[in-house]
Amino acid sequence: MTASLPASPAAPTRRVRQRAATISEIKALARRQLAEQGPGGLSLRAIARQMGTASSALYRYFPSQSDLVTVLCVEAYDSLADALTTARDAQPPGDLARRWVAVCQAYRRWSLDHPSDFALIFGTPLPGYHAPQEVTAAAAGRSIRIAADVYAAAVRAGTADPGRAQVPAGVETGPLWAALAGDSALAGEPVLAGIVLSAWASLLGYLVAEIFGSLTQLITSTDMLYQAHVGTVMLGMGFRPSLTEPAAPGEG
Amino acid sequence: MTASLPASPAAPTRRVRQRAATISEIKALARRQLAEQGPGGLSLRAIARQMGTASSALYRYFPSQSDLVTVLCVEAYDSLADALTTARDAQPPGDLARRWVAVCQAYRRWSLDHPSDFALIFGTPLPGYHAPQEVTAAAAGRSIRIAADVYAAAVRAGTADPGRAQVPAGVETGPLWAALAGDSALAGEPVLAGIVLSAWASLLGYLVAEIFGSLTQLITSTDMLYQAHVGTVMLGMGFRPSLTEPAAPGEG
DNA sequence: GTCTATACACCGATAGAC
DNA sequence: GTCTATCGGTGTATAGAC
Repeated sequence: MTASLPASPAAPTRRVRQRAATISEIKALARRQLAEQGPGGLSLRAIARQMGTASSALYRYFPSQSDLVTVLCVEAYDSLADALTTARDAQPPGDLARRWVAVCQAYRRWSLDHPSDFALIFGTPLPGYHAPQEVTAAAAGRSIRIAADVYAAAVRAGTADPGRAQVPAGVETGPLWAALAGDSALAGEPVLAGIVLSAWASLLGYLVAEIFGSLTQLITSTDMLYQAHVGTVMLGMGFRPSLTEPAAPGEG
Repeated sequence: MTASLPASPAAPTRRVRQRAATISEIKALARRQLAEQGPGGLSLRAIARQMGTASSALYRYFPSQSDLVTVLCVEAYDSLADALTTARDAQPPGDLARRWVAVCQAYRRWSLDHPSDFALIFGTPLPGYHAPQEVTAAAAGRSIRIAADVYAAAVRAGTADPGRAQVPAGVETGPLWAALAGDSALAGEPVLAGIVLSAWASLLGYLVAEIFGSLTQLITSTDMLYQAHVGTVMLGMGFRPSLTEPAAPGEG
């Protein structure tokens, strides 16, 4: 309450700016470690060593190693959501099928370009580490929300017909979907939730198989296969079949 | 070459039987640790403690912690393949659609019933651990081979039509697929490879989202959604549409 | 608030005696 | 094959200087 110093609440002090810089340095070094040493290669002591400080000094910035990882996870989720948004907005607002394809391709491109971030999100970065759901769920929800919005717009425009999708009638959404949808039109559309989540999981499975698994050893033309996979997913979502046909329609 | 002892090559000595028992005990304790402590909770010292021996004694049975994990991974893969085989054979040999559905459902049931094994296979069990591809690929291939055989039979029987699938014409298989297919008819069918692998990855994605992710917080009726997901996958594989319709066809 | 220094309890892995 | 002893590594906690 009583400010002994002429504190300026608007302009951050030099102190807090330096603190922010230190935090950024820690996160950058941590990311580099994860990228170079692989998941689990993160070491607070190694970070402190590179920074030239004592390891215990880091605990003034992150209460524990897990908290550092959680922050990295959230930033990775945000990075993914930003990539999806950029890809979506690069397509004309009216062509919803194109927008959906762009989002799907950005999903894969981001995953291939940021394998360590992908591992951070979908793998196990630490021994026994489980990201707190209340913080990561919101971050993960951003990406799903983007996908869901595009699909909902496609449905409204008649580009996709949920009635053609394989969707059960009595599907019910959980609390997280309500928080994700907010007061948008999605909140009252459990059928759309089922379709989008099923589709998103399908894409995730392909990426897991390609990045973690041995899909690349089984199929050499993975670009083509993903494109086909996206087409299959769109077919299952009720997109107009003419939009999902492969490059050479009548061939073979 | 020169056997100083009257070794009996046919009947295993008491020594080797005791060694096998010790190995089994180590593996069982390791599995229990993974199930209770979560991935990364595996500790050779803790195993030795429970066994009442020195930790260094374990190195006579497993050269390193990674080798132990690799063995557990292979056994998990085999367990999954066995479950798939059992489920497939429980259906009449002529009803290929039923057989495919049974395999898909067994895939999910095994994953839900053995979450720690699922995490062992598709997660990151150790800091920076990556299973050697030459050993796990063969084990993982068993499951994919089962799925591919069922689909190939469905295609031969006319139950599924690859021409209706979203499959690129020029897809090419890798060396692992050749090893997996052996001299079966699958070897010369890269299109079937693409369809099956895409479908299998799609199912995997659903399971990853359900077990690792927060799908259960987004959708409460996950059983129903998976059933629909399987239907979508089958539609994408070119199964006859009448086989993939949800329970209430004309409803909604 | 930020740093150093120290200590604790773990871990995987190795060497060598028995 | 099992033991003891040991090495180097880790995250974490605390005390205390500035």
